[in-house]
Amino acid sequence: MSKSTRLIDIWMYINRKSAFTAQELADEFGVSVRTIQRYLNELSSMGVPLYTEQGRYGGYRMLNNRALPPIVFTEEEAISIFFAHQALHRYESLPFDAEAKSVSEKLYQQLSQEAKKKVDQLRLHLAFWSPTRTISSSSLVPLLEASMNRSIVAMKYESKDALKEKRVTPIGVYAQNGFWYCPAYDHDKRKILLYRVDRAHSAVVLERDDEPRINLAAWLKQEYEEQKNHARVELYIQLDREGVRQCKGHFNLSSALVVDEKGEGTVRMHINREYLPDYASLFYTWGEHVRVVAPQDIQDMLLERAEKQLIAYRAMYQHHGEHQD
DNA sequence: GGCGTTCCTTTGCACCAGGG
DNA sequence: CCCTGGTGCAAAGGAACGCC
Repeated sequence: MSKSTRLIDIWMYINRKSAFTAQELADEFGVSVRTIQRYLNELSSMGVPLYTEQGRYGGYRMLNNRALPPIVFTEEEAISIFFAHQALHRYESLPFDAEAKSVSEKLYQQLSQEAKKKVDQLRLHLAFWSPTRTISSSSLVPLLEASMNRSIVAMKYESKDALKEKRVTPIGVYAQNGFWYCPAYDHDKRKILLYRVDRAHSAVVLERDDEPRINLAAWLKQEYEEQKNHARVELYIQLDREGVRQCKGHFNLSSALVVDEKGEGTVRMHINREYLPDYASLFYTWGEHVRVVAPQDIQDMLLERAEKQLIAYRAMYQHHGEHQD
């Protein structure tokens, strides 16, 4: 058996073991303790997270974060993983925060000189864009875990007007537009509602939920079908700084708000046709801070409103013929 | 608490075998 | 003949344990 295959065998063996002595390995692989010691030295210098404890009950230990035995990626594969991973960096919160950064770094370091150049080039011309968010979602991990274990969660949720206590069974979490969403079965309302993870101020896992629940993939598909069937209109607005400030406070628009470096923003999203008048009313109060590019229906409503308002103001405040200063 | 014992790793050295 | 990989042995030292 070649040395390298033996090293990998040992690597896989100790990956399963987590704690062992050199003697044990020597017996297992039929070589001397001295030789095992050298193997382990080599593995260790290759980056296998080993440490030793001397003395009684001592021996070798694997650190918690076990490394996988070597996986060979082609350079193309490595680059694709690298970029897929880059896309995640836009999210302030990930269920696997700390590790996320070291992965890209490791991959990048392992690439050959040419591949690094290629990545650098691609970086300049290829991006997975999603709006950068600075909201961190501390409830992300508990909600994700609860959805995997099918547990009921008590969460303090910030809804439109108040902080409410909710009992829900999360069915999963997904990211969209830089936000984390969690569809969950609401035990009071007895149906699945969509929650924004960053609005869950706390999430405490309670008992197991024995009811069978729809899974995330099925739910997303169902939602998608439903949305398609609704009469939806594209909304496209531009905002100045003040408009951006207003928009940030809006429960729905803010999720699609994109702010540029000048502090000005745009929102592009699909809305339900039936809500057009509501949006028109809202934008009316924002005045010149919002410019509606589409749909035209809203533009018309705004004009109509403004004209009516102007007429009303004239009637009320224009003092025909009376003296003014 | 001090001390010796036991069980473990670490390190160094001498030696052997096979391949280029 | 040298290099590499493997073995055996011995000395040193850390840590836990038991005993006084």
